[in-house]
Amino acid sequence: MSGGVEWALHCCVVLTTSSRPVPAARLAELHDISGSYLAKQLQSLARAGLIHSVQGKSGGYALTRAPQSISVLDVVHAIDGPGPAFVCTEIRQRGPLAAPPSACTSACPIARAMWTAETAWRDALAAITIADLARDVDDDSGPEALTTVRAWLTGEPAG
Amino acid sequence: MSGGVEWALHCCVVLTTSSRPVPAARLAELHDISGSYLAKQLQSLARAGLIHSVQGKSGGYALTRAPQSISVLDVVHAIDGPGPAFVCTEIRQRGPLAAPPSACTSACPIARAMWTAETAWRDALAAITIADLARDVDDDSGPEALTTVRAWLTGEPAG
DNA sequence: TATACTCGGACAGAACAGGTCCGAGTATCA
DNA sequence: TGATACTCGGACCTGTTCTGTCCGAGTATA
Repeated sequence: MSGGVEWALHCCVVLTTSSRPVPAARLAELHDISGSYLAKQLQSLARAGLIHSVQGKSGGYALTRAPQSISVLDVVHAIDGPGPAFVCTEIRQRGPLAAPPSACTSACPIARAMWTAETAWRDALAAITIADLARDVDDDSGPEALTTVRAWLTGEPAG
Repeated sequence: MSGGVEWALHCCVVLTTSSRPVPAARLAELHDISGSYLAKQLQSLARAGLIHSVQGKSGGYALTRAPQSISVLDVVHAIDGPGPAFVCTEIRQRGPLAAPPSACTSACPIARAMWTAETAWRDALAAITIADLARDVDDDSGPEALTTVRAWLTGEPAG
């Protein structure tokens, strides 16, 4: 799994605190990560429609939808792509004992097993929203944590 | 996910048909895949203890345990490694608003969410055994399919 | 004892994630 | 109204992992 997923999820959570656009550079400074590379992840989120970009002097990124309507799966798909991790190359139809196409109307048992597991994985991720994550942060670190982040993102003078 | 997982699973399934060791080259020919590269995957399976190698003239690979006691998860772990796909880099402890270590006694909510999903994925794979896959192949293609494979693996003269 | 066949690890090439850079575009402010 | 400074967007380069190949070590066979 791409490491950018972690960055993207953290950014989505902190973006819930601000209704105004936040520049990518500020998000990168908050997390002490590469701003140039984070920009690429945010572009992926924008292409997926999860966040929208505002250009110009006071531009940046902001969530497009309400946090409770953005699932973790949405973010993972935006970064890593929506395709399944396991790809069946139909090797049962190759070699000297190749199965005839007439016997391959359904996916082979191995692919079915892998896809069943991936479905369970996706279902679990789809059941968790960005709002859930923000609430969990509150439960863990107290409400002042995200409040401090909000203040820092929107208006701190200088560090 | 590594493409070698598909090869390894197919090999485990066909190995259930033969109690005698099968050379890697024959397994590769059966599936029409690279023998040199398949050898590497089989070595991973051997290191994990799922199959054992027999050297010498009539050597090859054979399953170590009964097919019903080898789960799909065992094979995936042997090929792709047992580590989790999502790795938390604890970026909450970095940057100007870094959370103090005292507030990080438990994993961050994002890591918890990802690991919950991975657990669901692993549970699904652990619930399926190589014996289940072999039975599914019988259900799909009829019992003669694996019987033919067994004959081809053990004793065909030349092709 | 010679042999032929097997596995095992060491050695290149390709694809992808990670990381960086500069140009296009827009709201701001004089 | 126009210059400016700040933003995003995509093109470019690098490092690591995955894919693929090769030859040598070891053993059952005849």
